[in-house]
Amino acid sequence: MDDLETRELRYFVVLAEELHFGRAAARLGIAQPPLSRAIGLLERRLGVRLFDRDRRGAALTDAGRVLAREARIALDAVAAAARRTRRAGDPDRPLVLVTKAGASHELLRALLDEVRVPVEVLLCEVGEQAHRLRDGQADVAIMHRPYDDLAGFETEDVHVEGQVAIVPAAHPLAARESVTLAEVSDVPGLPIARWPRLDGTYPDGPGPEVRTQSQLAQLVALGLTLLVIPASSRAWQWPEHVAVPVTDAPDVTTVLAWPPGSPSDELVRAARNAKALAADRSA
Amino acid sequence: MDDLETRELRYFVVLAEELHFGRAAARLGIAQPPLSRAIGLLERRLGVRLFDRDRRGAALTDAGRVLAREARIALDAVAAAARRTRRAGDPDRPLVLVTKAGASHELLRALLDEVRVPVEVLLCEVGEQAHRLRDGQADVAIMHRPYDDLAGFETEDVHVEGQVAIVPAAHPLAARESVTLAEVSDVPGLPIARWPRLDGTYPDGPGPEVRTQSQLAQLVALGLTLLVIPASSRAWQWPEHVAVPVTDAPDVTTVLAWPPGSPSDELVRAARNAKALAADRSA
DNA sequence: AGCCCTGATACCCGCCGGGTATTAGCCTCG
DNA sequence: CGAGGCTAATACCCGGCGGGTATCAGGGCT
Repeated sequence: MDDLETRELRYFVVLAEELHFGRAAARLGIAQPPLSRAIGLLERRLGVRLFDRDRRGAALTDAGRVLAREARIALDAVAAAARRTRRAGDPDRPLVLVTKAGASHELLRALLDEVRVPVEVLLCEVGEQAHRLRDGQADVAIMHRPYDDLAGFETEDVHVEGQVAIVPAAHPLAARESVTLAEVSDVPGLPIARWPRLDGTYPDGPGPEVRTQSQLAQLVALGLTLLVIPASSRAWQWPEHVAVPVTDAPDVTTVLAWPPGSPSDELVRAARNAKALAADRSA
Repeated sequence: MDDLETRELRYFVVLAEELHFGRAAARLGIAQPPLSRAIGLLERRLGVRLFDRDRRGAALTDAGRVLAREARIALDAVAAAARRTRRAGDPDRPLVLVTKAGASHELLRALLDEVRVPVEVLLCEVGEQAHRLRDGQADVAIMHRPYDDLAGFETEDVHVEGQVAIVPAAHPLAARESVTLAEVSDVPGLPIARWPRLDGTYPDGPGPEVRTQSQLAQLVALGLTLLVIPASSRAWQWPEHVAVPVTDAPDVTTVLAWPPGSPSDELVRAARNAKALAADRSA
């Protein structure tokens, strides 16, 4: 019943990513034998085989996949504990707000104007907010339902809006008043871009591979793909882009999200005010 | 930037509970000097003072309070990782369902009849479900909104019901057809019982101190207190008890809750069926 | 067959975590 | 006012464990 140590979990996670003892050891800055021993010990302690070893590397077992997920969560929690404690010791620490670059710009602006405590804005790429929040790099995030993974956070709805298709200005669709999801989901010559999975690999398909929003924006400008996003995502509006409302796309809700228990009262208050403000303006 | 080890966090948490180096060390099964050194090292690594020491013990600083909360979360996550991994290695592991003893009995029965995978039921006291879920002792919980802390879990609403006041049969209120919250909130001679806080201390007040539902049930039977609970909490129905509907109490929603990401598809399916079943029966 | 690449084993060493003994404050009480 | 008895901190030693190098073992390759 002895507890696991974070060192073991770190070792395991790296090995689960590399699936190769030698490379994992190198990344960890240790030699291969200690890693073998540590993993073997971990398996004996848990009473479970975590990797199937064979001649050309290691592969995760079912139990290993469970630990890979759980270990990442646990390590994030440990890192969050350290970071939040350090910041708690700083008397005039700012609140760190993380958001996708370019999304909900108006809201962000209203929020920052409205809020009365120091706020530091941290911009990140798509899907990274949850991780930043979980490991303590940020106190609160602006996220979007149903796109982002909100599991495990407390949330406050701030804004609801429709979606638009961003298409190259030169494309016939750019002239339309509005389109439907069916019309943009399978356009010949404009395949949907593919984002990497959590493990860094890409799903199969005809579309171009992208890692960042800027890459994607450029691909749209070049006439190589299109996308459907919330109407307020101003970062996408290049001169070569045209935004066409999508009539039947589900509404997107902009939410403020934060880890359970960690209070960000001031920001929630500000968000409610900003929300009321936005409602007034649209009325 | 070096990571914290779970050993340090365990030491810290125990010390944060005991607020006394000697006693904490004894509980940890080590001597006092190593504990002093470990905590000192932790403080230097975090660059933050965690305890104010003085002649009669130690007291948490603000930063210390932050770490106390975060460390518990992190340790739960680590323990959960170990437990879930062990269980993942067991091919015919049962699903562990945790619920408050006596609550939502009908639903539980319907659920167990409906479900087709082995399920093990773990009964616990009020407010413990979240902890069991967080540290991996259980896979899924039956909880009640707005009473239980659902932060950090995925949920599926199963049942909505009104609340009743449980009063001693001998009390005048027992004869009533229904009552209001105002009528039962401040009854002379029947003060509301006090539950312990997370740290084990009790809030001030006139009511009796209780730790378990059985204690509370007995106190009601003795005519010393009353309480307001969901209508379906059968465990409360002693012969000396009378349940009187409370007309203006907020409805209580019974929910199935589980940690984000850990799939319990079969149980959710069963819950939906049980819900439909219950709806049929009441219709 | 020989080689090479994989991970596992054997063995040694140095550090760090834990032990005992002692010190240093500070309050209390005779 | 000084002695005693709390507290936590310091000093110092030791053993185990984590990490290193050297080597082995097995299974595809050419």
